[in-house]
Amino acid sequence: MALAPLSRRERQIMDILYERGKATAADVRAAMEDAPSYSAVRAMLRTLEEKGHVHHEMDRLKYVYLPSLGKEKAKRSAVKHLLRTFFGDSPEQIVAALLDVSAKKLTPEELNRMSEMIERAKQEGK
Amino acid sequence: MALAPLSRRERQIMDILYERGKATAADVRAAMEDAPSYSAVRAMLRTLEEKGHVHHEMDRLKYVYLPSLGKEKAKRSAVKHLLRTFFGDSPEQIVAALLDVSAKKLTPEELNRMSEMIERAKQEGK
DNA sequence: CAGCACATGCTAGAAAATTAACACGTCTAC
DNA sequence: GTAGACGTGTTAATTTTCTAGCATGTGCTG
Repeated sequence: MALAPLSRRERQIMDILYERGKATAADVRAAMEDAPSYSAVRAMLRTLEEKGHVHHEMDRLKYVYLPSLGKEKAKRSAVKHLLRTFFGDSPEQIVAALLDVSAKKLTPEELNRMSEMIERAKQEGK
Repeated sequence: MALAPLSRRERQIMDILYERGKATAADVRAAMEDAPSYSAVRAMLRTLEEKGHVHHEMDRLKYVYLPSLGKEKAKRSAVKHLLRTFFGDSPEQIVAALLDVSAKKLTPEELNRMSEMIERAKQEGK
């Protein structure tokens, strides 16, 4: 069923995998601030695989790991969680926070595209 | 400084505290799906306090716990993390996911307010 | 005041996560 | 073909997390 509760390191690794899409054990380790031993990373990837959170493909002799829950689902789930935990299920407030955090970096074009998305949602809702 | 890495239960508890603003050990326990013993919850709250993530106030004889990192900061940090992990730092994509997740529940008024926020950001950016 | 309902402080164990270390296999370049 | 670099599998040990249980203190009620 749903995602079993992940441990601290496991989450850290999953985040990296979602961010990159796929990675080898060495990649994962390199992406960690406070990386443990290479051996430890491999062991955790194997654990995650047993639990079904990731799976791996062969690239020559190497393993390349990737999240097994589709990124789309994971995204949606993460957004829902954020909504509930910090924003009282109010999408407006997330948008506000979003603009607050990254307004400076946004180009008018990006802002326009956002507006359009909202417009479209309005139309569809009618 | 970022937030020290929390364990599974600790995060669970922090999420509840952020969601409610404040809560007693019993409240926290009640809010957990897979609640452990009352005693366990108290112990974890004490640990969290030692680590500085929460603090408590007295309400008569009871302890009421609250997150010590301001909700605003925590929000921003959570949004940033979500952006980076799942959306390649693209706010547009979050908005898309947001609409996808909760478009049905949004009233035209809410959508309008979102548009306005974006408009305002556009003006300010100019 | 005796007893019950709750709350806290503390301690000790069990369970799970995290880590390192060793053994072996494959490829590549001398 | 043999040494070195790089991969993997597996195991065992340490550390952290998670949990329960008991001792104690306060307020309320009959």
